[in-house]
Amino acid sequence: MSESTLRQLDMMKLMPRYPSKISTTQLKEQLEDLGYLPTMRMVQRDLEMLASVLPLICDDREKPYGWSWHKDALGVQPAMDPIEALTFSLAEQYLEPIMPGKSFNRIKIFFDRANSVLKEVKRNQISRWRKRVRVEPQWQRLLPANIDREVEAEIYDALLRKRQLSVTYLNRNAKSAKRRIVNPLGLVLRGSIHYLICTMDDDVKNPRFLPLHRFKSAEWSGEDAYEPMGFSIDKYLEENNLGYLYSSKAIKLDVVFYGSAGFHLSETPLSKDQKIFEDKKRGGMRVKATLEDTAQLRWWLLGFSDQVEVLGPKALRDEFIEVTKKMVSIYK
Amino acid sequence: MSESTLRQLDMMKLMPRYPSKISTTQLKEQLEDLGYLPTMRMVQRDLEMLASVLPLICDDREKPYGWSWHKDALGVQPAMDPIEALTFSLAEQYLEPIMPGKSFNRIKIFFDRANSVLKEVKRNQISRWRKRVRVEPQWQRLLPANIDREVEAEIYDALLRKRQLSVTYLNRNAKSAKRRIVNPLGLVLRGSIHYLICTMDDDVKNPRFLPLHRFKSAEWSGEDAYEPMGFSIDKYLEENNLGYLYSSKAIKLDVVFYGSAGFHLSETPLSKDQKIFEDKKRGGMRVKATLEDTAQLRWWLLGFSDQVEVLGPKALRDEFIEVTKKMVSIYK
DNA sequence: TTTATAGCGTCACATAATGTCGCAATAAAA
DNA sequence: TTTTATTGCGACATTATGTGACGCTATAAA
Repeated sequence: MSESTLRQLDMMKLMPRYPSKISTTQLKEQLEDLGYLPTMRMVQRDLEMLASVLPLICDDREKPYGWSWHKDALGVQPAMDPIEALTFSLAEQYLEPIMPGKSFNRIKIFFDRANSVLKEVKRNQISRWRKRVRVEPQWQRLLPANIDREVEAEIYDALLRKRQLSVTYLNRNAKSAKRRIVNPLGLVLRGSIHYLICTMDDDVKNPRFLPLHRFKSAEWSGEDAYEPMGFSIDKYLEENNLGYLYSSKAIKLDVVFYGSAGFHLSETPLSKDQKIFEDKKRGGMRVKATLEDTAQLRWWLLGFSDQVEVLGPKALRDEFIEVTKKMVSIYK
Repeated sequence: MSESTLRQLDMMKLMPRYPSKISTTQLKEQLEDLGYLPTMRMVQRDLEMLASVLPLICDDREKPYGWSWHKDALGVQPAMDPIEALTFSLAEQYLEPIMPGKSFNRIKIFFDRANSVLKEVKRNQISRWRKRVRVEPQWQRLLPANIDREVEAEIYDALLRKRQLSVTYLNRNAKSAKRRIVNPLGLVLRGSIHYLICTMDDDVKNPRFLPLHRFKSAEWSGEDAYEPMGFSIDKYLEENNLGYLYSSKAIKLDVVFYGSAGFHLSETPLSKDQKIFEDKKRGGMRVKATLEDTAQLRWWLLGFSDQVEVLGPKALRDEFIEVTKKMVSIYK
């Protein structure tokens, strides 16, 4: 079957998105790997043709030319039906408040396509939909920190390739950024803050965690990253209270909800083994479940304030007794 | 330029994803709208050709045949570089715990592509990345309720087109689902629970909210949806305590954080006008900000337990005084 | 049953894709 | 700087293949 069409499809797949680019020669070689036998002239002709109908960029400032998809291009995709588009639009609403801005921008184009599909549906239908659907974020919204996109990419890349970085880092309370050598070890994303776990040139034994938005520049130092023997990110998170896991041992939670507070648990349970029954003695809804011992759990339980009582495990109950006492004392 | 290639590209764009489908004749008509003059035979030949290189499905159980992209097909997209793929992989980690399962599945394929790109990078690099990056969910994770995918699609569609639905709904505590007529008015997504706001045949004046996963079937009744005069979803949410907004009036929050609890606010502020300063009298970090009066705010503040004191507004302080007293009394 | 529609095989024809060559422009090497 | 290699691009003869027309068959609709 028509070899030209086939070859052009493969060219579309091989082409990266701006700012990456691929030269005519590279393209020819890669096509040869795929079993084609194109001449340079053919490749040039194909590119020209594709560029006339697709958003392709040709960097002709120097030869060989560098070809790429436009930065917002999505290629050729299946037609999206309104329901699918709505789902995307929802996902966007979920993701937007919690994902750091710069990263979110990178995948925003996929949601933009959904939105453009929705625009084509009768306009009043869509405005109707927007008026009628609400996504309720569950967490207090905080304004995102400003992370430099290039720096972020460089750090991701360094982490992926185990590269040492030469960075300029703005210390807390410092006026100007300072040049440092860092060995990236891990990345933790807590809500809108991203922390890089790394060792620095002044102390390569003890890793620290630094917010990504404090890095003002980053580039490969040319060296491989140094790594302390037996480093484990989970262990580090636990030791530094960075993660939300209190202990790796699961706990058997036992609580009573008063009023209608915990009712939704019957529909979206805490765990697979969750059990619910009426606690007549206490006049509430008793819930038992086995789950991880995390900070989120405490946060979640505290949020119910006087509508929940922790019965077990004992350690957690003691914790709550202690904490509530302290809370009252604050307001005296 | 080669009309055939061009036409085939447009065909790819016109083709929907399974389970939608498009007939050869429809395709011919739509191509004509785009300015082509293809014969039926041409369209058939093109489809055959495309199907030989792309994941296209042909439903040939009846004529005219119904063509569609495979349900997991992504079309032809720009090559993804590892950084982009990593961003997608992160977005997936963010979205997965909070988005209801069935909806999430629909956009999962986009993330799958990212993952397959990552697989092609040297395997140890990726396992390295996975070992080194953690996304910490901020909310207690609940198991998602099981929503029927077809029912969900039908309800979305009804909401979009203002259609009345004939449904079978499983009442709380009921054994078997009951047939009802509902007029969809709105949708609220609270974490892993989706509520349909609607009026039912027995009372078309007072809307109720029903969890989506309780609907066992749904189909268009043939009628348009009835809507109470002057219905507003925000007003309804407020009146029924379904939304998290307590009052539409913004409040001037004034709190003190003790210890290091609120430090991250200096980097990811609560609002644009947020002010932070040391409160020497109280020995903590004082934060003032103007923000919406929501349930999340309370939940968030309660989570800090004894590490935060609410100073203002007075109403909120009183609320906290009251609540902490009750909490203590529970554990006596 | 009839009638209309869609799918598919075949073939001649003309269009469009291909290989080759030469020249100009630029980048890399000497 | 000059020389050499590489890349881009126009032109043209040569095929290859995409195209329209026709007819037959299978299935759906009347």
